[in-house]
Amino acid sequence: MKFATWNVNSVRQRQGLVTDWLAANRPDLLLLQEIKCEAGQFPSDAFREAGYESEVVGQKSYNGVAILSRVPVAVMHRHLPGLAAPDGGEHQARYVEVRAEGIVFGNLYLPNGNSGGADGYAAKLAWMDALVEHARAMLADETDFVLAGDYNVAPADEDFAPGALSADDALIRPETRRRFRTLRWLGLTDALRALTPQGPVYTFWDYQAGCWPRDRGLRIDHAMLSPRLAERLTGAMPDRMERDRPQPSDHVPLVVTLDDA
DNA sequence: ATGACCCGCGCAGCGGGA
Repeated sequence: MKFATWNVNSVRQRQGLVTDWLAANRPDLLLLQEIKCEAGQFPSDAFREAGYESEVVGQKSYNGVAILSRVPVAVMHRHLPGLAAPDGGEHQARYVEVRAEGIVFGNLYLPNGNSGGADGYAAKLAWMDALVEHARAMLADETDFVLAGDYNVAPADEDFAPGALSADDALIRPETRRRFRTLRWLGLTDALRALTPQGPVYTFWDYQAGCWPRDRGLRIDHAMLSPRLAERLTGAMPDRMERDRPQPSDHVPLVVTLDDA
């Protein structure tokens, strides 16, 4: 089976790129982040014509996640379990989880953590803590699961181009990286790093300052696999060609393939 | 020397992205 995760930076701006990519790659599931619209504005009909049903968790203007699938899915969660909503407010649209083909797919868009001052960064860490607890619970249940999406974490120094981030950036602060390591210590496998153990394998290039032509990128989109799924891992690679398309997202799809169970 | 974008919202310019 094949799945991909892709921060599309507005699904309405990128609808044609997404349908083209689906036609060319035919993943079983595509996990989208930063759709930047409410569920009612999501182009479900266009994706259905391409052979994909949509599960959408949207909000106005910001954030938003969706799972496109050409296999049957059952929705498990529409927000991250264990994470409280802001006082008197709605959850931000950053998590949706389905079960398909005997696997739980958690699609996540982690807070960046660089805006909102100390509170903004604390919210990122709280989000990561809840993600760790959710992973722990699924491991205890012996669930086969994937936690994939835009983590907004560059786990190691080789995961960002020299000079692309300052030392106090929320994407690389020690507290951020410590929580990402906890996911690994629990027993999850970073699919891309498992198959490409060393060197840059970026998934994001800023629109500014010629970052793409200079290959000044970041590796911040990840697919973390539970132990039995890691044993089935056969492929994991960012689709760099997508960054050369007209009006691309600043992220490219990360494509993962698993052997049949 | 050192490149300054892109999105939604809504019609100017700002907050957010990373």
